[in-house]
Amino acid sequence: MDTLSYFDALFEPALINEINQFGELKHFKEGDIIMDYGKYIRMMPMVISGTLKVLKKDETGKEILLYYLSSNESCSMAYSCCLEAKKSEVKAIAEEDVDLIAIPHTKLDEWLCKYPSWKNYIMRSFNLRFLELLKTVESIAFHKLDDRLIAYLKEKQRLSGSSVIKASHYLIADELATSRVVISRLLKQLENDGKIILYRNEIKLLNDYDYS
Amino acid sequence: MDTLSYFDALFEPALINEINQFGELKHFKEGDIIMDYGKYIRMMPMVISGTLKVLKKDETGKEILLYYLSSNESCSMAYSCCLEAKKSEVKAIAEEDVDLIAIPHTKLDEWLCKYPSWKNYIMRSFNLRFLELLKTVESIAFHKLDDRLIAYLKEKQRLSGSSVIKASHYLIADELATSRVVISRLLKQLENDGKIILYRNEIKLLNDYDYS
DNA sequence: TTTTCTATGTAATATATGTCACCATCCTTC
DNA sequence: GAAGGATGGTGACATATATTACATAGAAAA
Repeated sequence: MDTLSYFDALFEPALINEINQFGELKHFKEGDIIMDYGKYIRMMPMVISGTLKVLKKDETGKEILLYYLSSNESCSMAYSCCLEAKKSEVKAIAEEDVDLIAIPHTKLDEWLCKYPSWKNYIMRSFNLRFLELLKTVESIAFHKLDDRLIAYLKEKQRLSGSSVIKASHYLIADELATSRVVISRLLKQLENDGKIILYRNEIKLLNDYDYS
Repeated sequence: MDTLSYFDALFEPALINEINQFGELKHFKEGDIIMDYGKYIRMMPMVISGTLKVLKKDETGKEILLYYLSSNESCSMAYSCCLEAKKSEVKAIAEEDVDLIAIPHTKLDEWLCKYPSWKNYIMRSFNLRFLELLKTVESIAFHKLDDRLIAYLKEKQRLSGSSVIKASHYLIADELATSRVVISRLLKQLENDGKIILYRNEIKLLNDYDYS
């Protein structure tokens, strides 16, 4: 399977064979719901291409973006749920078209001991997810909305590779767990400050505000 | 080792022997710093008795409480750091006197394959830590300070087993990442509402506000 | 007791964010 | 082109939280 070439460097051939054999290749279109609140988790996704976003909601239905998963990343949170057949606390949506391999939880477990490279991969994945969650906590707890908004736009730029971000103010407000009016106001402020240019459903980041 | 009796039900005798042999029993007094920002992590703590709290700080030094670890819990976030000899992103402080067993990372790894019960324990621990972090995100992102304060007080009550909480307003403000004045104001409001009674360095939760 | 330090109470004020109302614009569909 | 839906702009106002300043009270130290 060509899409797996990245893993060649990571895993031994025998493991790659097993991944090909037991992993289920799945395709999702932009906007598809890959995992939803309350659903049982029976597999761990390894993203081959594209990007998906992971969200959490409160009782009232308000949602907040936790983090993105893109190529060659896995959601180990899903893994840790498999063992006890837990229901999902989060929702995953395809940010753009996504190819992923779903590894059944029985194999997850088996490979952990059979292939040291798998164990390392899983452990690094756990670590990355923790760090992402910590970054999210830091962002919400310590930063004002305008900073969070800039960070959000830059993250989108990084993931898409384009300085033109396609998103409505509604979408942004949802993912930052605030309201559209607030986001429109802050975006207009950023435009007045010369940091961005606003179009309908699009935001262009200006060059002098690249990553520092 | 008597303190380990809880683990008898969880682990096979051979593993308990290894824990006794290779784990290092450590004692910390209330307020001791168990892990600090930027220090290298080489072991995973298993808490035998007492409670420790895990904090994260921002650039300016402001801190926020992430979660507590108490008896029979482990910090798998530490584990996931061991593999790559990462520096800590968090700080851990003994909330009350703490006994813990420090498991060296070489053994962590070895036991994962050798003892299925260890693997299950570790995976459940990963899952619990994720859920705690999600709870923290939810609390900060979706709840007003007064709700977070009540939740904080109830968590302290649960951990200590006492409805009298020993804490200064300064401490609470730090752990909720706000200022003392704000906490004093909200606490006074809660007292006026008949939910708590305030004393110097102590807060008494009233019965009719037990867990619902 | 007097002094000093820590903890707490509270008013006044500033700022950030949330909410509501309403309008204008663009896009799609009929 | 008309109608309706989605998107975005903006003023007015409400509320939550942060900040500053100062007063008081209790505890500890001298």
